[in-house]
Amino acid sequence: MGDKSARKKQLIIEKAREVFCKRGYKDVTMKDIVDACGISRGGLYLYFDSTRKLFLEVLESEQDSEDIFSGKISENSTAAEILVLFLVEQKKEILRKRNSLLKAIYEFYFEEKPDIKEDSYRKDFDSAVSVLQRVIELGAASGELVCDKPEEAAVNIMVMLEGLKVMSLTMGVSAELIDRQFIYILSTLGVEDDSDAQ
Amino acid sequence: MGDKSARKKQLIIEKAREVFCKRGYKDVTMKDIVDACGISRGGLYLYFDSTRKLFLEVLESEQDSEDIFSGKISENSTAAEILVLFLVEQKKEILRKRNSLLKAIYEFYFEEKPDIKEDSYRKDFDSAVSVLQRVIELGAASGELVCDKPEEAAVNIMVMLEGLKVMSLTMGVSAELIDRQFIYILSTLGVEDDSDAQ
Amino acid sequence: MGDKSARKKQLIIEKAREVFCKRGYKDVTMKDIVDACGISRGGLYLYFDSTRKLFLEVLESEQDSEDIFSGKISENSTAAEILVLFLVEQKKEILRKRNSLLKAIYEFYFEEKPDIKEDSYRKDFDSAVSVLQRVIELGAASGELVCDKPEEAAVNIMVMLEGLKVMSLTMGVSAELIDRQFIYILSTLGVEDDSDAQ
Amino acid sequence: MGDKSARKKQLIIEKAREVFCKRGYKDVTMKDIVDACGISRGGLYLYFDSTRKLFLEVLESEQDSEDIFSGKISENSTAAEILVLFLVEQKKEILRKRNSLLKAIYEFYFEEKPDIKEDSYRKDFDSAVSVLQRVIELGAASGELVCDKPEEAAVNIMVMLEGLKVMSLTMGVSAELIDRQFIYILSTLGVEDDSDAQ
DNA sequence: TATGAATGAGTCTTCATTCAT
DNA sequence: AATGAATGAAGACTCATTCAT
Repeated sequence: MGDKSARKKQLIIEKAREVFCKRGYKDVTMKDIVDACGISRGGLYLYFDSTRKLFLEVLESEQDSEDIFSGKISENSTAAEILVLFLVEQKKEILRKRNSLLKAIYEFYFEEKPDIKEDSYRKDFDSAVSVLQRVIELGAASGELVCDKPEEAAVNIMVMLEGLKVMSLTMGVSAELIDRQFIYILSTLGVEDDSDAQ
Repeated sequence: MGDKSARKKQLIIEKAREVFCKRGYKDVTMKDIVDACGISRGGLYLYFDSTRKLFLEVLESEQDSEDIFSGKISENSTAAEILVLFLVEQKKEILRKRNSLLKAIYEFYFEEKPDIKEDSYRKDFDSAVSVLQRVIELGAASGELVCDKPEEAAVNIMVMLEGLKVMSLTMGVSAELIDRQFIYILSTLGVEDDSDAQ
Repeated sequence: MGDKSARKKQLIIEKAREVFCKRGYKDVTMKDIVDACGISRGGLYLYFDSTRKLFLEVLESEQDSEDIFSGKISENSTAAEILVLFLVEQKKEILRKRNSLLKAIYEFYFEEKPDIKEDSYRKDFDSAVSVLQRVIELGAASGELVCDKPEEAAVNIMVMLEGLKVMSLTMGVSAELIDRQFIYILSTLGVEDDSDAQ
Repeated sequence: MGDKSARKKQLIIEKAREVFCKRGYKDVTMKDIVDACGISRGGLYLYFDSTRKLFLEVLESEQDSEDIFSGKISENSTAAEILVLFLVEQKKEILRKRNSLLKAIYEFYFEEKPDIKEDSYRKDFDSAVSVLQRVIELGAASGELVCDKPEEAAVNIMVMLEGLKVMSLTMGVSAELIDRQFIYILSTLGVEDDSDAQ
């Protein structure tokens, strides 16, 4: 039954994801999951014995399906183009209300022990920094943009994104605010904007 | 006995603050407060009928005691000096583990209705932006620093700080990371660092 | 201070009466009374140590102020006229929404021990029966009405009134229903109605 | 296990009925029910989430088991016989101490909103009136009894019964009082009593 | 595997009553 | 006399978790 079992587990994870999107992490009860899945209480416990375990798997399945730098990047995109594409993607993410795990993710990592947090949350952050750094370095090399501290610049972009994300949950952020910040950041890298970012 | 009563209310707020620092917002129960204060269940309800009301008062008493730009600024500080002082203060705040309401504040505002959030959380943010913008403008005027978009720059600093704050709760941030980010930000404003901040 | 004290007690009783009218007996708390009177909790206890004691005094003060057969009866009223006057008075009482202790009274006597109930509630009932019986006897003697069982008839009227009272609290009674019942009862006593009661 | 579940629900209703009989409606707590049933607090909530809901079901199960005009009425009973049978049944009901929901029912309907009360409590009343009216009409037609206002007479009987019921809870009523009232009422309908009711 | 009834600990909230002032 | 802060018991309700079937 490994197959059937795996499919059921997958179903639970998907339904649970919806619940976490809607209610965050801390308020979700086993009953919420059970109701969303249409299975029995006992049935759920066969697969997950806490909302925490379940959320971990939701996160994991999340990573599989998302790739930071989407496939839209063509072979001969310039560094600036790649940066803009990345930022546009992030903007969508930040503004997404429905279907966003953002609140749940923060609530979850606020709870976790430091060592675990640093392992998992930081990993994603660091790998994004690496890629950004490489893009900036390439851009600097080609003269497209100006930056003598590519690593700091990359970290700075990611920190700013974290800031915008959490602000979207606390005070709210407008699309315009995001645009202006992105343009500003790009300008510090010597990239002058001429388009209206989407 | 309005006096005695007020003092007791103050005591509860102080003890509650400690509880919120230690446990965040969402996990705190009336019992936690009661235990921390050493009073009876019913006694607490004489003063506050929910952890929410209590937390609101904790926040309020917080504002009274903190002033963003501390008294350390002398008459003839330069714009760059003021900026650095401000950032050093923020760094302390971000790194403070004990006695920090940060986690509680985020958990609280994640819950609140958008309109309330925008009213209260945003206000502090905006007023900090205003002050920063003014400082940057002054610095630019005096030639100390270079910036042709003072408002965006000010917002950017605050967004970055939000990012660092929330990162301190999720993946953790080191003093070094903060320093490097501060130095980077200052460098984009044409301020070259020669000191070891802190 | 006996005088001042007595006046305060009277004030409490009056305010409490309003509370009992509005909320019945069982739901009334000491706090309700305290709030209505504008005195302190401790203050109330100096005069009454339970809602029960208080209600007993409300009832007592009630009896003082009400006289079943109101002063409207003139010297030479006929028996039928007296009966009608009595019923009209009762009708007002039954239909009164504001300011009626009816619900509180029932809730109170439902609780009390049988011996107490029989002593106090029954007394009023019996004395009303006595008066009614006397009126009917007089009416029968003068040929105004026909009744060979005056006591049963008197009890019957009172039982019917109890029925209408409790029905006003459960299913509700209309003025019309009451009128029709009164006319019917009078007709069994040989009194034909020619007026519109009011 | 819908079957087992239904049986348990039935058990709770039965035990709850006993509790309501003993203590009325307003004083009954979920704990009382829990104790009477020998189940856990949470267990009770699986079936009923308030004493009100529970009481409604007790009432409902009550209606199933009771039929106002019991099966004792034979084909060729006379109207007067039917009336007497009905009244005897009511007398038993009024005098029953153990196992009577009377107090609970009054306390319950005193609380309910007018529209609900009129819907449910009044319905039973009205249907009883209808039947009585019909019986009286038949009796009048056959000359067994005398009545030119059958509807008023029917209502009057029901009102009187309400009166006796509520009196049984306040001042108490003796079997003798009931008998004498019944005989009186019958006499107003031209039915002369020759038996000792009971 | 899967069900869902059952448990009991834990939280919130209210209230009568007391007591120092 | 009078105040009102304080108490603690009691009731409502929820939830993670277990277990017989």
